[in-house]
Amino acid sequence: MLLRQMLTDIVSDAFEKAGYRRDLGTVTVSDRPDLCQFQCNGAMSAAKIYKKSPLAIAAEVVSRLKDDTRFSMLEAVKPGFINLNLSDSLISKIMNDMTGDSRLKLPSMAPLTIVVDYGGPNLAKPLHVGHLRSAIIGDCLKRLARFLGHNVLGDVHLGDWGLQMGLVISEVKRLKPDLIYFDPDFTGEYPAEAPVTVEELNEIYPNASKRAKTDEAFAEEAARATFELQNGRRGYVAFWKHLRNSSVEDLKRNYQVLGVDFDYWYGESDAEPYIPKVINILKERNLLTESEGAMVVDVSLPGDREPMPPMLIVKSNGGDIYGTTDLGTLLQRMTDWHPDELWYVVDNRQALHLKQVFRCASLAGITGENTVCTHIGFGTMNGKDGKPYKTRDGGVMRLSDMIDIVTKNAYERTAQSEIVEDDIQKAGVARMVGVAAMKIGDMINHRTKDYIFDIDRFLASDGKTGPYLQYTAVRIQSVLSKASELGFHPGEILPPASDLERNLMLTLTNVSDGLLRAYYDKAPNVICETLFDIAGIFNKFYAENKILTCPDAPRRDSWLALCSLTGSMIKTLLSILGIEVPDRM
RNA sequence: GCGCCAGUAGCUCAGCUGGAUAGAGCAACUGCCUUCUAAGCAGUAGGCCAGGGGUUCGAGUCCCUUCUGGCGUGCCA
Repeated sequence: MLLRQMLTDIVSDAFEKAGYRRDLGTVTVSDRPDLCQFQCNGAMSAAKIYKKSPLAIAAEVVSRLKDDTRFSMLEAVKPGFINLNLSDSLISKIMNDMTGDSRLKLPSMAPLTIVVDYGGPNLAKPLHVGHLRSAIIGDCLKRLARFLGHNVLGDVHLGDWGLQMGLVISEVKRLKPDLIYFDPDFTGEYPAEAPVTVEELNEIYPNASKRAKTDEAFAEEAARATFELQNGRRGYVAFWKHLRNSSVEDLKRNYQVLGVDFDYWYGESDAEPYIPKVINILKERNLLTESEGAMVVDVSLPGDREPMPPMLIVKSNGGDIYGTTDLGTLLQRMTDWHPDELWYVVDNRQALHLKQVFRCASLAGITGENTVCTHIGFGTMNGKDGKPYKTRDGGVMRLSDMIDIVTKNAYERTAQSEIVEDDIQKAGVARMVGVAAMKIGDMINHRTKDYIFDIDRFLASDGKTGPYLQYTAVRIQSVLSKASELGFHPGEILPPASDLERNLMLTLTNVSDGLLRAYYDKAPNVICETLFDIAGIFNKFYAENKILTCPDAPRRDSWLALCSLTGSMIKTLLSILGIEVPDRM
């Protein structure tokens, strides 16, 4: 059971016994650590309800708890705060209980099946820095939900079926018109070798996209190619399969460097077989109406405060649109996986679109009454001018380039290191440190907000950075292994002997609370903050106390146990963020 | 036009159901390595929480309004 929950129960009981509502007994971590460790503000709310002095109520509640030896201090103060401190023996008991519990004393939850949709790369478009957020936030939330015991399926949801495919086909057709893929009369086998490489593709798509903006005929051609591909034109489908295979291989390599993986590499194209079914369902339920030549579904609800435009299902040219594809994907997921929840880790700018999709799916009965569809939106990485980030030459930075920059930067540091001797290890450490710097640099920001991207922040290694956290963990490992060499071993954790030690312990007791908050808010930054709390207090403790030379053996062994607990917590939290800790750095 | 989101230290950001003196990191200045990793620690300085009203015992947090910025608003995804 969580400590804060336990305290809430105790204080709630006291409120009840004193004749007040028990929900007033919520205990929180104190925001005045100089005054107390925990506080309850319920007496002030109670004052309003029961028309009594808040201080009197607080005093009544406190008097019910007076004899409880778990508290070393208990008082009702000024307007009506109830302040509490835990006894040192309780604190150390909690520490000893936590030792060896890899689940950090988290309460067990009913396991849910959760589909997480994140990544969202496009075929033919190289990953750029804008793809970072969805990948690492989604990956983190997936790991967090798994840590809490849920059954989680990650699906990359490739953009492999839209207009961009038609654009690429048309552009390649323009460059190499003689390829047999474009010959409508060809009936033989298509080659096994791909006609273009990934590198070529990376040039082809941007060119095609640019051309379509100025060349109307080309744009029409691309739209037609898209339509024909979607309707199964043999040569286009064969060409597209090449595209998909080589592109996915390339994407997997990139995501692997980031330490991000997916259980399913499904894409929009995999929703294709479900689209006729979706349309049938919509027809059966009389939801489809004709509007300006297209077929739409009215998804507005009576209580809407914001305008809710109808959702487009079939374009006036008969083609599918992304909303249709999203419904097909939803049907596929419900059919195959029966999830309780679906999390869409997608840019905030798609908020309205996803709202429409979820509503339409609900109206159509594609999702069940209890199915939870959540848009986990995130903000844009902006440049210093407040606009979406661009490199100096006005282009977008490739994700792989950014990883290179960050890794090289870390390598400059490790290369000079005397602590890491081996060259291969140095490269490995540089990769771990670089990736950590990027991940923390991004996830420390609140998910929903736009943030100013500054490459220097991804290169820094002091202050609130990934390397700082890794370094703290490495220091702990180092102390523990030195101790072991000296024949010292972690012992029982004793009641704290100093304020610093007590603060470290109290910080550790609050970790699981932070994890739960991160889960409910789907907020990786809460995990980051929790980590910096632990690392900060540990580093202070470390600076003040020479552990290995401590003459008092039981105290020394208690400290070793505390170090070990702290280290495993840091590592656990980092692993939820998808960050590895090197042995040395 | 309508809607959504944001505006907190010089910079980048936290701030959990409204609570006590608004917190970090960076940058600046001062100290601390003759052995547990200085990618660290200690300290100084830095704020009318965009402006204005309101709600109440109490507001960065809730409501109204103005200003500024970003985004969205049916055939791209």
